[in-house]
Amino acid sequence: MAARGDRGDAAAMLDTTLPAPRPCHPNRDYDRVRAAIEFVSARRRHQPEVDEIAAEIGLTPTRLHALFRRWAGITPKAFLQAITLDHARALLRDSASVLDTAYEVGLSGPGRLHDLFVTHEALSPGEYRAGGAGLTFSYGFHPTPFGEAIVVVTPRGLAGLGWSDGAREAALDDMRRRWPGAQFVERAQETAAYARRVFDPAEWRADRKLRVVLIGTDFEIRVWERLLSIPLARATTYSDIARALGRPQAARAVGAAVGRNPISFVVPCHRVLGKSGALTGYHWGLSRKQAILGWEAGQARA
DNA sequence: AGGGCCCATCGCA
DNA sequence: TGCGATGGGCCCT
Repeated sequence: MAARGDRGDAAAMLDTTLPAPRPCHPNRDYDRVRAAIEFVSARRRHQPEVDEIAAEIGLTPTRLHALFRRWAGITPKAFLQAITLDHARALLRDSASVLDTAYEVGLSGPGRLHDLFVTHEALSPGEYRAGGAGLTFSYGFHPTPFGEAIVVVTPRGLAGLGWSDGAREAALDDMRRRWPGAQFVERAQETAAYARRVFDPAEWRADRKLRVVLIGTDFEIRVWERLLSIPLARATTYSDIARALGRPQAARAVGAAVGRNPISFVVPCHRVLGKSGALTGYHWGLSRKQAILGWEAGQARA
């Protein structure tokens, strides 16, 4: 599957065609953050100063500061530091045992403190065909801190989440392809609660778990369950997941399974890095992976 | 067939 | 040392 690259300027062009902006601009904040990330990534050698970045994206340093405090809860400097290779390596060091400990404790154990609490059920492709096909899936498009997203829910819980970036039809088609035979009905009122629940840390509560439905092959389900055991602001590697599953050689297959995860963000595929700490790939664009990791660094501090 | 990988090597500074 | 590039092996769909 072709990774969809970053399309900052496409999004910016679309922006100009949108109707009157609303008082709150979650997407505009994200676009600016992403522009900052891209600027920094493009000159990794040089490691630009905060002033330079502000100039590049057309803000004063003060407003850049305010933007990051509002959006991620931390200063621009802390944010930028949180997305460097050095930091990723430190993150992996600190998180070395998450897969072994957190998973045994259980998906709802103390390891999930301060994180999105999830309860899940799993369906194999066969089970889905037997009982799931013919279901009606509700979907809606909602703003998130990382751009507009499509949210797909079934009566049993959240089944899909992906970023649409203004290309709503493509996002919907992507979901339809995953569950052929299902009916899709737009019901944004129904999906809005999920979107709010997922992206507002104030709503992450152990006593009101988010119900999700994982539909995939045995191997995929096992990978996704492991992902759910990685706490906020922690990370692991493809090879560590393979090892934890008892298939030490299957790192590449793990990568493919991670990439097929239908519930982005909730099943935290962004918390999987290459063994070297490099970010490697992300279906929704590498800079979005960085943005999420930096944002999570801010949430973890709160 | 072909991946959101990993490891070993090699050739550069 | 620390990179970037390359080749071969690996395992799931």
